[in-house]
Amino acid sequence: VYTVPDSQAKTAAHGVLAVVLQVREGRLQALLWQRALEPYAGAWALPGGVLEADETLEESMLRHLAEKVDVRQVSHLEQLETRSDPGRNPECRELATAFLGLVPSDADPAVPDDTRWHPVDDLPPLAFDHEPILLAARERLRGKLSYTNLGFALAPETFTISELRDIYGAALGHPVSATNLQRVLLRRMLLEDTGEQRHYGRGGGRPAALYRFGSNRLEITDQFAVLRPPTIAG
Amino acid sequence: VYTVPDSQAKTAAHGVLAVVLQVREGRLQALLWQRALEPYAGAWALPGGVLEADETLEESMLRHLAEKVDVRQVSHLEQLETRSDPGRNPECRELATAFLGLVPSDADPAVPDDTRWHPVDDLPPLAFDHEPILLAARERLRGKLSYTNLGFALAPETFTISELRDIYGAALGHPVSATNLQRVLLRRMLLEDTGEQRHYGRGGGRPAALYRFGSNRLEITDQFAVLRPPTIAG
DNA sequence: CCAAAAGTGTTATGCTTACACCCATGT
DNA sequence: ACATGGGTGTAAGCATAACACTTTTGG
Repeated sequence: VYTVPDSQAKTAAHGVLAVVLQVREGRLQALLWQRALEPYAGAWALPGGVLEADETLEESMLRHLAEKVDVRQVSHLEQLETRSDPGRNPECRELATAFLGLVPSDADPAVPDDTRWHPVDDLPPLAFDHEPILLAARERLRGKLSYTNLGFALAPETFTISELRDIYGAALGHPVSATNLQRVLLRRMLLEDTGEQRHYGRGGGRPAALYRFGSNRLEITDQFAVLRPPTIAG
Repeated sequence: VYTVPDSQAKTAAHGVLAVVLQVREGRLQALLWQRALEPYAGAWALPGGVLEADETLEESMLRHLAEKVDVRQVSHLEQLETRSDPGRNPECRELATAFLGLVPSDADPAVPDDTRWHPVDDLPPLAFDHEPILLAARERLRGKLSYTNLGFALAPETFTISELRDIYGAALGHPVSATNLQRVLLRRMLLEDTGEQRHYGRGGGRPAALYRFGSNRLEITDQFAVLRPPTIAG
């Protein structure tokens, strides 16, 4: 019924692709590089490459990403869908596992000449099946901003609530109230007050408290939206 | 920077694995088969097989599943993580893409001799990395029962609220109130009243209304738990 | 008439949004 | 003083959980 895979036959090349997102200039932007060769010459593509024999997908993704950006600036990396349509690459059969990578808004990594940041709501034509992958990554980010602490991966080490409000607003695609954002994140105990203060704009105004996220690893903070377990009687 | 994959080198076998879950005898159970050969002889494994050259992962998964159960009884199939640890299979390098498959509680598919249903909360020793995959699948199911209409995939075509309560309770792992389950699902307009009635147990009691799910495709019903867009003024 | 199961009415609670208002700083 | 942005107080809305109570059947 189950046979040991025959490593000669039936195998296909396996690639990795990263949807690297960052809030830059107040907009959610994705890292793309412009293809010089066919297929899809001139179109923009997600950074990625081929999986080697002795590495995991995650290791491979970080390795290929290192050619595009300083990997230390990638604050979060998680696996998305693996694409397998035999026709997705017209040249040869190739599977690709997509990842969501996030970069804090204060980072400005050096990128190669062919590589640029593009606002996600104003994308150029993309190669292969990269556009649905990119949009799915954005949906994943938007969902997780609501029920996890994933904001840490988009925010600088320390920040004011106003700055965080702008980051959440750009990522979610709708205005966010600083008042309510602060309440939600403080109630969930995701933010720590650093005790320091800083000014936001040029004009006057009360100086803002500087916060930081208590954890820099993904945590689910609102698991049971409904159908919670019964409260323990007491 | 990006090279066309060399189909000769660096490729690994690619497999698919299914975590097939069903509520049977009031418990959430998974379909497993017992390995006869090394490695992991005697241990239980998730059904699956090798990806062929001309099929997608989803097609391959359904094809391999057809050897174990009647595929028409699989009411939902979705992709989970792709596992890639080079040492996950001691015999050879093999990637595996895991799927979550769901079977309605009234189905009783014929299964091969080496294959059996096992309660998820009382698992035998599993081969390879199948145990974390299985447990992750259960977590995915539990999450999606709360914020999607995924109950349709575990429930029979028509059912009483009591039957649905038992199904949700088994899948979620905690008691569910029929009263509140009905309110939640009706408010979200996921259930349709068939107009028919049926008895539940042997004893007396008022006959229960028969419901059905309005849609048999996955829909997200409670997308924004928090940080919703502002209500349009009016 | 009574037990059993289904279903509805009602209340309490908690989280979120919305908005008014006070606070602290620069000019 | 006054403009500007930061932060808190407070009320309203909404979904859910909890539970009492009514309804409908079989024995």
